[in-house]
Amino acid sequence: MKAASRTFRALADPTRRQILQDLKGGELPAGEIAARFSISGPSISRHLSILKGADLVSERRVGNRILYRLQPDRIASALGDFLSTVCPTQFLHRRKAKKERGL
Amino acid sequence: MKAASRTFRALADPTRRQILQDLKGGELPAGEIAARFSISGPSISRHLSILKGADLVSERRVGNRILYRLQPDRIASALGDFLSTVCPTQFLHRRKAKKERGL
DNA sequence: TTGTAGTTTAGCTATATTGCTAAATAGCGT
DNA sequence: ACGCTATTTAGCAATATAGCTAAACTACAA
Repeated sequence: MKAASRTFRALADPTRRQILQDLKGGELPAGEIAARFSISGPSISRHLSILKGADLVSERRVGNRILYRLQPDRIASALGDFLSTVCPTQFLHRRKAKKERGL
Repeated sequence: MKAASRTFRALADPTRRQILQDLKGGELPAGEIAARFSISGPSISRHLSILKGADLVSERRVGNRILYRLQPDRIASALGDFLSTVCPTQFLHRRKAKKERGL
């Protein structure tokens, strides 16, 4: 599947967007994430794998647990790339644009 | 449904993203859009209604036809709003941020 | 009013998505 | 090796999505 589709499909689900919000505070183990929802652990696990597949989060194992971490740069660049192609006039990614012009 | 879900679900489909690209060149009638795809007219019509429901395009009738127009500000602000909440550090919407600080 | 072009709505099928529970896997302490 | 905790994988049911064709609707022109 195309990267943009993976990204937007991943972001299309409210539970997954909430997971991203929760990860703003720093990395969390899968179980702690699951505990914040009324959804079963396995279902959250699947949401996490979709977020990971879209490169919006990363995971690392620490002993028993698997810690998930937000990847804000990835999220920002994925959305920024799309914006830059579909509405370059309104393009928000000013830093990158300047960098590309050598500033 | 929540606005963010409508936005991201609308953007999750590759055909709909391509329609947005096609509308970069200016407004187009539904038939002209449909002609650019190997998908049936009714299917494109549905895609257009989803894009409209997400406020990513607007429509206006002109005689026989219905012209669709890209709404780049809406797209940019929808994605910008999400970015600003999920990864404020990487936030790209510098113009708005500056405006809010009175610059 | 009848016809025709442009577009949407209705109804159908196939596939994808999301939730669940049960079972499998991974690491760690005993 | 055994048991315990943390997490994922497998398999199933319900709903949503995207495609199609046929039918309906809208505006215009004869």
